[in-house]
Amino acid sequence: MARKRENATKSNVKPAELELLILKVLWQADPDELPLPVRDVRAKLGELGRELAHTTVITTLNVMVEKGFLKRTKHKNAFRFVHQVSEKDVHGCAINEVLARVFDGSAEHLMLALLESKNVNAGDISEIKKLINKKAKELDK
Amino acid sequence: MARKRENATKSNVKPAELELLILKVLWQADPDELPLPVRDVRAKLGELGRELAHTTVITTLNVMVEKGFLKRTKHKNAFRFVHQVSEKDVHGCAINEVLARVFDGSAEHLMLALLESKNVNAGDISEIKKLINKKAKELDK
DNA sequence: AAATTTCTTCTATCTAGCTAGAAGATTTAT
DNA sequence: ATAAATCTTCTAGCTAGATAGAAGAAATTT
Repeated sequence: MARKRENATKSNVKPAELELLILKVLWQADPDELPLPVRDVRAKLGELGRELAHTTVITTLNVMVEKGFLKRTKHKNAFRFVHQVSEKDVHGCAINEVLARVFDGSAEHLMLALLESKNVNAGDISEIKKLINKKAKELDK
Repeated sequence: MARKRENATKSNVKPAELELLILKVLWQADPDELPLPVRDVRAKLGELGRELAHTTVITTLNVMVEKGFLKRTKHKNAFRFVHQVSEKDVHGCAINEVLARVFDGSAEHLMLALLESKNVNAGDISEIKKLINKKAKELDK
């Protein structure tokens, strides 16, 4: 039997807007509470300012199951949902997507845009600097 | 009369996939040839592997005009199109978008994802390092 | 002048995503 | 046991985006 690649980073995870929000809800949930019933997902979306009908949430959750983003299990008479993709998976896919789509693969151009962003301040820059220096050292070894 | 903010960076420029491709075509065109007739835009899209009906290209170009991404002018009996948003505008909006949408505004997390990407190699890292060090120095002044 | 080419506008189809109501099943409360 | 609450599936509308054909106007070619 082939070994499962549990640690492999998934490379085609592009959740739509609401789907991403739902993933964030699940990622941030207390692990003890997972998988979450629809009711709870809906409530947490509400807390985030996204007030939706119960059926809207169900519909979207089921679509996400079909896409492999979530897993659905029955508890008593109701279904509960838990994520099957990690924040890291989504972060990786998102950066690769924008890198390819907008910056034609140029990490330098992406970096320039980031450094020029009004949403990135001096503190961020200094943190970023630390990250890159650390990474560069690792590569040097 | 109010002075035009010709150098202000536009902050809500989110072209769809095909729209972005069209912008790339226009950005890369010889300035002497701008604005381009539909025919030429279509031909260049074809060169990029996107073979579309003439009317498809027109439709999309007109949508882009409505959105303010392009300007349309009549030459003889035909229209020609030129971009009204720069590559820098789009780069800036794209990075801000992904930063907010996926990384919840954390430039550090975005950076981590970039450094971990299989699409970023050691050479890129060293280029990025130069960029950030330069930027940090500028901020120190 | 008639035919052909070129170019435009309008209309239309198809998909993904967001949204939610209707209807029916099951469980819980009175 | 009857009523109320809960939960699901199905259906459906609406928008944006991608795609392109039909039809008509205008210029060009033969």
